[in-house]
Amino acid sequence: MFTLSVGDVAAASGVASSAVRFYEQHGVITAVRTAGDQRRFDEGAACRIRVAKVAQRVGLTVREIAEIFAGLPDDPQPADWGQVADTLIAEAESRTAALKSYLNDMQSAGRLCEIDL
Amino acid sequence: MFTLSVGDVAAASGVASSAVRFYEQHGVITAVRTAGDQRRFDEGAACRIRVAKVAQRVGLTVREIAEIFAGLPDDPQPADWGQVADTLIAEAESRTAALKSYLNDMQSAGRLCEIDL
DNA sequence: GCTTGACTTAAACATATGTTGAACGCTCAG
DNA sequence: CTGAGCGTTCAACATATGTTTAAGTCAAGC
Repeated sequence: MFTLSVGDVAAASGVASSAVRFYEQHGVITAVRTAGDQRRFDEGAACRIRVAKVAQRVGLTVREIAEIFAGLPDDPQPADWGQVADTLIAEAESRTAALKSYLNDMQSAGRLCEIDL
Repeated sequence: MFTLSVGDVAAASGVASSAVRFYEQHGVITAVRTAGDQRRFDEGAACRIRVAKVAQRVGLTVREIAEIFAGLPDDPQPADWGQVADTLIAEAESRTAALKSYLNDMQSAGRLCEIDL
């Protein structure tokens, strides 16, 4: 059911209306249009935006997030969301692992940044 | 010893010369100047840039990275770098934990994004 | 000491992620 | 049915993260 206006989703997700339009333009959320050309979102939109904001904090771009969400079917089931969650977490952990690995290598090489042998 | 030119650091760190200047402007690395006003970096500069690139991937901004590096003394010892590494990893893990927590709450609430009760 | 390749700055350009403003249209409560 | 409060688009602005270009300077080997 697509019943929520831009302002409704903005209020529900804690971002500005302009950001809601931005996320729609970039495929993070989708909308239908009223006869008068206004956007109408379903309940999932605010949730997707909140997920997107947290995902951005771990280094994912809006494009990457939209691509991950693009895997969701029209009427996602809990299992579908579980898969999205797993993908997001795997990506975050992979990046953190790369950071740890790099820092660890750096230190175990006994060749730290500023140590000029 | 500040002996490396912009090009040297660019080659050693795998970024463009313009990026090396950018990172210096933003405090990720520091330089001294020759009599002819050219930048000279120490060996640590390339390493800092490589760390910065990996840290950017986990969502840290250049400003945040520069602030973390700002805690380093003039001649950092391994322990100083260990502290920087710990700070970076803690930040990455904190953000990943926030992501996991949000996704987990979402699912355990039985109220997934698209499930419109 | 000259030449050539690398360096300098400044500004413009490019992309990502939004916000703001102007000018105008839709909707819904009274 | 009307008007106040939303919504619409488009363009300009703002910040972050760089790259490119132009015009000019430096440095290092021959």
